[in-house]
Amino acid sequence: MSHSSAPRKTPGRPARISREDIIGTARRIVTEEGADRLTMRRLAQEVGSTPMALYHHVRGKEELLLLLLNDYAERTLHRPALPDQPRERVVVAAAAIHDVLAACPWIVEVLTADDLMSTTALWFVEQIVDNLVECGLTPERAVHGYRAIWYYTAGEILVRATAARRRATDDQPTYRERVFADLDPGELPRLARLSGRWAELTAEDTYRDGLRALVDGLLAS
Amino acid sequence: MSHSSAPRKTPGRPARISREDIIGTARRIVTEEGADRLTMRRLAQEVGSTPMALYHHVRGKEELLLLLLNDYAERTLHRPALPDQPRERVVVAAAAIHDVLAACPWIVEVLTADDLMSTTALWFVEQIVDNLVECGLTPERAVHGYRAIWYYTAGEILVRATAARRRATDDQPTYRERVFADLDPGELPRLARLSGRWAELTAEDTYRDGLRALVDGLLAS
DNA sequence: ACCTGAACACCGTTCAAGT
DNA sequence: ACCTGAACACCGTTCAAGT
Repeated sequence: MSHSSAPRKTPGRPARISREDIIGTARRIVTEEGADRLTMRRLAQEVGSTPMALYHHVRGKEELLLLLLNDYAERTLHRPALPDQPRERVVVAAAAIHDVLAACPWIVEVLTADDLMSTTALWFVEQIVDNLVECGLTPERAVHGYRAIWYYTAGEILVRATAARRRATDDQPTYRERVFADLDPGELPRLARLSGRWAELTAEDTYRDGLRALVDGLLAS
Repeated sequence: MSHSSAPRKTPGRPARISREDIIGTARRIVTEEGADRLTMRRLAQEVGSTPMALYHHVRGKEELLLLLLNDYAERTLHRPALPDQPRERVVVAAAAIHDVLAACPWIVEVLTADDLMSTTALWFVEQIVDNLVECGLTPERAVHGYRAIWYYTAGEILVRATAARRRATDDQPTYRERVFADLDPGELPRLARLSGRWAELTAEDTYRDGLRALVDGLLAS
């Protein structure tokens, strides 16, 4: 199959563009202008070829985005020094994945693609699962615990990223702001009282607090 | 402005289509065929009009999707009887939102739009925040707690929904399956040992377990 | 084996004009 | 006030043919 990344032994025509070219320029477009600007046509133009030439090196746009994510993970996801305490190891491993993914806004489109991203990230998954077991969970509960951590992490990134995008795009106040502006204090007293500080409170980065709470809860039960 | 939903006093030409018509047919398309089949052109055709007529009743596609979500929430999100224990109230309120959103797969496209969905859902948010305070958290920590619960909930729905979509679309084994098939037991022993049961374990619905763990952890700290 | 041209079957949205 | 026609500026992907 022509999709293999192994170098050909030139039995046919020499290739003008490579998979690496494609991923490289795709990475440039995506980091400079965002994921929505990455189109097969645009990419072909930038790489100095035609849209159809791309389909000879990549199965389609979806595979391209997955390759891009793997490439990004390999490039930026480095193994941190882990603390001694197993519980802290879980927190540090999860936070490492989180921070790397949160730093690249274009990830959103691909993030939910699969429940884990690349071979590079598996080491982190191993640490999380293994140390949850170390803390006393059964392997089954450890996997479920990892899933919960991943849901929390992915959700944080996705919700924050699209909220940020909305803020950048829109000029007008958000839907939330309009709704919070006229809350009925009789019906929803707690929210009415907090409405003035809601934006400020939700802008705070409390990922690690929530993560710690979740890990604590997983280990307590 | 022409976008108001208040009935006009017929000062001009009588309207052939209404906002309700539009939302109604949009709902039908989306529930019958999925969110990706909902296009302005298709919707116009189905409603017996032209694409441009829609823009007289709705600001654009994004607003349409938001209206659709509000409509869905009002229709299906009913207030449950809450238990006595404040901690259990938080769990029940969060799970109620979760179950309603998880039941409609087209939600994914809109879900991350804002951090809360509609006026209807605010009652649930109120319950969560209020009962977290009842359990001893400061209002600030209660809001952060609500956010953590929302991240976990949104993440669960998004990740599961796209995983399900992938399973439906793709014929081939997923990327995860291919990676898990040849894990190095030397490097990643825990995952290698679990690889055979991974699919089965992650298919289990453990939303409520994770939610309980998170709430416990939030209240313990 | 690798690449191209032309085409298919679409998108969301704007503008100027009609009734 | 409400609606239409035509157009703008795009998409991802397939097919048949070229070198």
